Amino acid sequence: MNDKTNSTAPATRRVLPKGVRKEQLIKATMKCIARYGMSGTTMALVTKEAGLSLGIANLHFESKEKLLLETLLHVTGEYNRGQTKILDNDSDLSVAARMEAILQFDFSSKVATKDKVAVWFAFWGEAKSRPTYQKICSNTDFMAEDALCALFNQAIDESNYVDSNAAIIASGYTALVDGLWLNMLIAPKHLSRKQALQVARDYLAAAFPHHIKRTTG
Amino acid sequence: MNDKTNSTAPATRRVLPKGVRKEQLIKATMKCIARYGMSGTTMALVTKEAGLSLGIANLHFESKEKLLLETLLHVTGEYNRGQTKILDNDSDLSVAARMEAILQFDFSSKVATKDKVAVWFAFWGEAKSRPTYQKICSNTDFMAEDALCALFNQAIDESNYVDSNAAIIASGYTALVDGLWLNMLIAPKHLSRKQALQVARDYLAAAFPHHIKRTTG
DNA sequence: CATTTGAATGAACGAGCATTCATTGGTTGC
DNA sequence: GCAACCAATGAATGCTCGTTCATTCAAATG
Repeated sequence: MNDKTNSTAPATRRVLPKGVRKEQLIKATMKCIARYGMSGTTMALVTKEAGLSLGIANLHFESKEKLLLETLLHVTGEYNRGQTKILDNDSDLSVAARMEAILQFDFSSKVATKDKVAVWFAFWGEAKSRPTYQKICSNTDFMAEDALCALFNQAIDESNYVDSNAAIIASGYTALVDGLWLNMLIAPKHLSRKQALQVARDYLAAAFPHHIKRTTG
Repeated sequence: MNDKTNSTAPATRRVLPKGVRKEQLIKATMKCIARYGMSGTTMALVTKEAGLSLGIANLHFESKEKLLLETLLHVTGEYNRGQTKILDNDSDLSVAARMEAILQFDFSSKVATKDKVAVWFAFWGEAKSRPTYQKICSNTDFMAEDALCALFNQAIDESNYVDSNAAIIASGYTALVDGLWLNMLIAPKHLSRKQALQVARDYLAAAFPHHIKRTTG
């Protein structure tokens, strides 16, 4: 009655559309990377996590390499789409509202999940030596920073902030979010999602006091 | 005439003190992690990079696991010692001078080396799944943040900054430095050491305007 | 219901890797 | 100059893991 196949008996073999199987395997891969790390993630573990047979990953993806790549694209794509949706000029939100939405988004329970952040950093850790990963990771960051830069320039125009450099602030905000994610991942006891959000909000409040107010207390 | 053994003929076999060999191997491990990533780093590559025989790593370190651990400790230890030297109350630097020294240190060519930062993130990427790595990584960050917190509190006392929270600022600065390192590693073309330093300085200048001046231009 | 199709399976294979250890030879003390 | 010692070597070993593919079986077709 439940699709969540996982361990136990071989059950009855089901045939499902390719898209469903791929998603199943990508989800399992994320879980394995978060739990066992990049180098501890084996095909046997991934397929077991998905409740499927060993050979299936090579059937739907061509190789382990490709499965990992699509997993990275899944995570980065999700982030980019979410951010774009907030910053796209089609939405009728004010500049201030968009800033607040970005803050909420970056530290939401949908984006800043332990599993997803772990995947993020697992690939970043390997990026230096894998040109393909490096390109995807840097591109994601670059696009995010660029979109923020546009928003910040709007804010500067609106409120005549003096001596403000949108590019520098966007660079700082992007780095700050990455760093906060890292610290939440490594030491969740020491830095909660709420605290991280406060740090990030204070950063934007310092740069754009007319748009974002510091957390009080 | 040169100690830099590297590739080529077997040369003459030399007997060297344990400490020298260990350092040789740790240096080679860092280079391999930076070049081939954590999962691409093999004992064969490390020992070849060091210009030594395959078996030597297991002779001086007990296993690959231990070699990797000591490599991590080498990098984190170096950072901690450098930071402590600057912040230790024994030095007779002013609070402002210490802040400036920390900025210079965090983006110096000794600390923010590509190789070292790559090692840093390779381990961070695996930390989630390896309790030992996690403990070392989080401890390093925790100590660094704590020391900064003390310095920032001194600054707050000195200049009566209102509504300033040293812990939040320290948390933010630490995360910012981590994030900037990450972006320098992934996209050095996009973020230079100099630019990263500017972003970090602007962050401290916003929090402690009487101590640190923003970069002009 | 019989037949065809191709998704799904998992045993078997082989490449790559960490680790071992018998052998080599540089170094030290006599 | 001669042993005795032990750092250093690297071929050999055994294990882990990605990949293959003959076989199985659920679903679609007529």
